[in-house]
Amino acid sequence: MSPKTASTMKSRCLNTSLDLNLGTLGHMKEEETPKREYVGDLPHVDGKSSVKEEYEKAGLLVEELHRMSSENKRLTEMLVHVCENYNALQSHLKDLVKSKHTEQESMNSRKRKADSDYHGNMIGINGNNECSSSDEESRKRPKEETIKTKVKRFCVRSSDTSNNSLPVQDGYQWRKYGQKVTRDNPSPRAYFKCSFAPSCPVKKKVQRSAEDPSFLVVTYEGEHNHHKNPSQVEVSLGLSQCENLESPSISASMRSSAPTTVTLDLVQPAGLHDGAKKSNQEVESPAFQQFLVQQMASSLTKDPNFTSALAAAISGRILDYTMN
DNA sequence: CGGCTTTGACCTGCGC
DNA sequence: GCGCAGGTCAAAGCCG
Repeated sequence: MSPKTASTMKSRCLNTSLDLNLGTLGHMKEEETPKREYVGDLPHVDGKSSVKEEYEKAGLLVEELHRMSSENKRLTEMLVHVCENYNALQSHLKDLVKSKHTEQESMNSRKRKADSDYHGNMIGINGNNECSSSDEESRKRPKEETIKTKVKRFCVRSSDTSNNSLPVQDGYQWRKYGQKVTRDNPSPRAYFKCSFAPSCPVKKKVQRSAEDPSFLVVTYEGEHNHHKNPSQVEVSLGLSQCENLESPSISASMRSSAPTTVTLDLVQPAGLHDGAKKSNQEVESPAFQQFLVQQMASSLTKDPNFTSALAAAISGRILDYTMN
């Protein structure tokens, strides 16, 4: 998480805590606290209180105000801590779901024969060498050809669901070489090869999501061995995108949230082996961070477990406070 | 005329 | 061995 996100998150938590304090503690201040604190300590007000007594009363009130402020601060810090823990748990859960999906996909995927240049480079999504080629094929291939390549999947929101050409502008030039209707999806899957450089082994598959036709599922395989068209270095798709289709929460939340244009560099320059790192940098763009913050805040406010836990924590604190 | 898209045929791996 | 499904090929057509 970037510092900006953390600070935004913290500020949101602070806002929430302030609201809570205004509601809860303000209520307590009026009804409970004065009774407990002042009974016995304060002189009886019979209409003839001296100025000195009034000063003492004011001093007690100031002291009480300070106590309330410090308690407010403690609650705020506690809430920030709860927010951080919740966020950490959520990201951990996301990672678990993601790894589970990846594992399942690698189990289900059937590696087909492809052209020899490309086939020797197949790996799994996580960059693990999951090439499932047969032993015969392994024997045919020289060992030096078993170079890892990247397989990346993206979810792209397309505003035009009627367009069957499945256009995804990413700065490279693609030649369509096939189209197939797959079993699990009524929408046809289009197959593209990079035509910018004749020897470029990169392939791309584009298919509309079966769940939501407004989303395009783009799968990139391989890495470009050339630079992209300079005139298209930064291509804003005019679409909302989210990386990593294996994260259903993000995809779903993207659907539910207001349209947000996020520019992602979907491709890696030639010879770059830190493609994932670059993608992470893109994901950590301010727009994407803002989206994440919104999702976190939304998750926090909508999650009944979180709200109940927070209420329990605060009520426990209040009980401790009233008992002391 | 060259480049691109379309589309049916073909190839290949996997499951039964 | 056969059928199925995903992936690829290549001829035909389209377009600038």
